[in-house]
Amino acid sequence: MSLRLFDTATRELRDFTSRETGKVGMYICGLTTQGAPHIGHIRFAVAFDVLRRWLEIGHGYHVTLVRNVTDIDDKVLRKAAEAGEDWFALTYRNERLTSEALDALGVIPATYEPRATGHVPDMITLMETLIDKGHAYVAPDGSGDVYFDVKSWPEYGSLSNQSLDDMASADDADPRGKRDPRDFALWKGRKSDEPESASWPTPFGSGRPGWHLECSAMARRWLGEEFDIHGGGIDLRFPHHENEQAQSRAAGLGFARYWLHNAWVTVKGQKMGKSLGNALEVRHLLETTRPIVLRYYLTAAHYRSTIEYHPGSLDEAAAAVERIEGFLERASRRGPIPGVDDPRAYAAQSLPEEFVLSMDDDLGVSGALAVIHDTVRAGNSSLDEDDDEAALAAAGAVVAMAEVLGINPLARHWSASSDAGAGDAEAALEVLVRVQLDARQAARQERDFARADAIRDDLAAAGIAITDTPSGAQWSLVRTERGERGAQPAAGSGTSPVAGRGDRASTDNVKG
RNA sequence: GGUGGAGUGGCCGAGAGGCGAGGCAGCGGCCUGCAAAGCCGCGUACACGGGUUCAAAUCCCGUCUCCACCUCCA
Repeated sequence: MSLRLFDTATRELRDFTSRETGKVGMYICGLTTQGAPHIGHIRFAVAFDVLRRWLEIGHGYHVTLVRNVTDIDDKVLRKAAEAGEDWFALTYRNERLTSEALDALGVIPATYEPRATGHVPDMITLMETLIDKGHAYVAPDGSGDVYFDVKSWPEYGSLSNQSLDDMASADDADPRGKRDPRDFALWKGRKSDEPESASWPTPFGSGRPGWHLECSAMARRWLGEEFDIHGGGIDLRFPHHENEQAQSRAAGLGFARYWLHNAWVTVKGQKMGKSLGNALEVRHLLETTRPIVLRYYLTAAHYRSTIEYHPGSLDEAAAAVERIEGFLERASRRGPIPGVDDPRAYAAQSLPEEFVLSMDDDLGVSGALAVIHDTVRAGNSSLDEDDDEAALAAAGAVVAMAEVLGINPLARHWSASSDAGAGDAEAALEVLVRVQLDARQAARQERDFARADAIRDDLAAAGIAITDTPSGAQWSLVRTERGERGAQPAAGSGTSPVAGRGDRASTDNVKG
């Protein structure tokens, strides 16, 4: 069976075929680096990381993934001015925070991450083409703005299935030099109160990129005039992606062949957003939650479904992760888990059919996870029956499947950040704990259960859990997620009416 | 007003005409000195009202509720 993906542009599942055999070009709208990322911001990266892995591992494609950084926009300038900070200091700091968050969650780095500010010449080229073809114009008011003429492009609205006539009139906005209030800015002329470092010379005047042009310019430069997949959050469908498509197609470029959009992380049904006071920053959560647990949580729901966050969500994810880890740990005591050293290569030949079918059906992660858990159960049963061969085969399959989803507990990624001396410390701990376990075993043989339990309690207090097995006691470090957890929405956020139109801070941190 | 999406058991979350995905929590059992872990069993859920059908969570009609987007500088 072939991979089927839901294409937002056609609003239906389509068989995926790449432009070029064996290769996929994918562009996803990254973040506007105006603030520290919260888990809603990074969901898109996790969702498209799963797609990327599935294209590579499940279908053998070579994927070129471009994820942009929009490092200049109105909010960046405003926030920097408010903080009395250089805008480029603010945006670069947040870019690094974002990269750290994505690394922590095991998101494979993009092939390339272009920045908007580095692609002004490409934008100028695009604007000149659009002006030549009659789809864009320089504002006659001397502002230096350049606008796209939506009425000149009959397809405008096709991506979001809207017609110009039905769009809410934007007559509350000052049209300035626009021919039509719905025309959008390709380029913004510099205003007197904006820093000189935030403007670039063009044939139309000095200024800076509009909100949409950078993606068209960067996708063209790094992926070519036409590419396979364009992804991003569903709120970008309009206007951002609609405008991107209009700019590129009107300039004669093929642009994206498939449009994929992911849904939100919600709290009490509402989109997570800073301005709503319900945002959970990644770096904050990672102080109390293991990265693999957060990754599992963000991966577990289908990418087009919202993920509801509630206090306890991460505990549930932790329990599920620990179940998988527990099985792999037990299995590894019976022998080497097949494929563990190169799960991607092993996966290509060992993924259960049901898992493959689920993933091919528009990335059916939920069904895929069900196969993982079923395999864990069967593997545990094999262990109980001392059928090591079957147990290890199950473990290999679990590792391979988990690798596809980016939640393989044995992946080097999750342990790579450990201290260099961790191995030595663990060896020392093994000796010390073993002494305690021997003492406990002796006590048990003398039926001195009070003493045996006291030893167990002492170890538990130190964070060491012990498990009795027919072949003796095993121990492991308890993975606690300490500290307060849970959304702490600002008072009244649940009762506030619909946010006004200006209240966009919650959404537009995710944008390309 | 337009566009897109959602309402499933205590919670999360799949499915899309007939066999109750999976996880978490809970209950019972096996195992255990007792636990833990693991395994086995236990749920009669699909917003509401009609309808079609031998059969509806799934299809049709109507209703309600919720969410998202509707163009830089709100």
